Amino acid sequence: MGHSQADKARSRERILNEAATQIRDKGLDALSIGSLMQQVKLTHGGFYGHFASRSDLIAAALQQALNSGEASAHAARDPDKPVSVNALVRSYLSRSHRDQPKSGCAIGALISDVGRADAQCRAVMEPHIESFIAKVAETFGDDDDDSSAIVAVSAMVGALAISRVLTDTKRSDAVLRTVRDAIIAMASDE
Amino acid sequence: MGHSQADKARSRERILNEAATQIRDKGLDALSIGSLMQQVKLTHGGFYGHFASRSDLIAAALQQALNSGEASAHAARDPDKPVSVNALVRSYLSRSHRDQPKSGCAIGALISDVGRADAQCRAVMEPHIESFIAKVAETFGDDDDDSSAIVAVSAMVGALAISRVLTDTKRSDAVLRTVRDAIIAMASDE
DNA sequence: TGTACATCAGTGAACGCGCGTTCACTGATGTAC
DNA sequence: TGTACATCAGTGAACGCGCGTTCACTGATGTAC
Repeated sequence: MGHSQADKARSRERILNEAATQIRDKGLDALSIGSLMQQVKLTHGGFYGHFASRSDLIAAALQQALNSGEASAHAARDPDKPVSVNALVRSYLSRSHRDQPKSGCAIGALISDVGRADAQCRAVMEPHIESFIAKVAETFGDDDDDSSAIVAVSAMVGALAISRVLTDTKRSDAVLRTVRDAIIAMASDE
Repeated sequence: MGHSQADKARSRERILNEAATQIRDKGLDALSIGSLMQQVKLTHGGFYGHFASRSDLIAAALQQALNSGEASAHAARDPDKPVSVNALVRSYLSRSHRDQPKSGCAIGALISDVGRADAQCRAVMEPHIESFIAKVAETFGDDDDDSSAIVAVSAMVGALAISRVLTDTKRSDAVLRTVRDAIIAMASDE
């Protein structure tokens, strides 16, 4: 096994990515250092060479999850043309996004968890909410009024989270579809 | 101390109410039987006279939290006149609702938790989401199309959860206000 | 109404378990000469 | 380039702790006569 400095950096990345996946899948409280390190094929003792404590890890993993969720949204789109409302909303409120929380938007996956988390976690998520609103406002063509974007983001986050609760698949699909169409209609009214 | 059958029923109610409060405040995962029973001034062993297991309690407490959140919404309104969109939305997206999750709507408090919970918990929350949508549709005067209500509920749940994450109070207030006004405007357009 | 007995709500010790964290250690990596 | 030494990434045993759950027990409640 390697023990070089480069290996250490790579280990840290693997721990962080695995943690970012696990928290989106199971929530902030469910993450355990033992099973996390096992998943990354290291022993639990080694964890403290990378992070000072579990709560430090949680904040870093939340950051990583938020970045990773945004990155996969960017990866999905055509880099040549500007993001359209249509593409953004269709992707966010898709069945595949609903069904794969562990690689999706961390805001949608963890919104109520972070709402009762410590100030550090809330401060980590806050700018990502703001930049989500800003990005939506941009696709709306609203430069100095983000009211519509705030409503759209609230509805998207709410609809995604609600769709994950509903056990009736058709109804869950309908919530995604209805909110998607409403936001697209909102945008074309501007 | 009383050990009568009536006392037992009262004990169960107290456990359930305390659990319903705790899960809205700290999430489903954070509830511990030890501290729950301590709060209710009973010993932990007695718990199993009331519930078969922790996960049974969680499902029952979620039900209780959902009912209690609805009950306090009803209590706040004037029973003489029909619920107006205005009153409902203003109350749901109020600062006091945001600041008191433990006595508020369990959908808003636990939406992302329940989205990854077991089928039992999801099935408990599902009809409450539906009846929330139905109630909003009713205040909108929409009898056979609940599309607007789905959008409004998504936006309300999303905005409430987002407002609890934001550490910037003014910005958090603005999210509540913006979504509130948008829904009220939506209703008057119908 | 009074007594004898069964029931059962609640107690508290005990269980095995997994948790977060610490630490002495190992051996490969990196460095100084 | 080769050797001697320091560093330090990762190991795995050990820690104290709180968890969910079980169970023998206590004593008040409820019932049968």
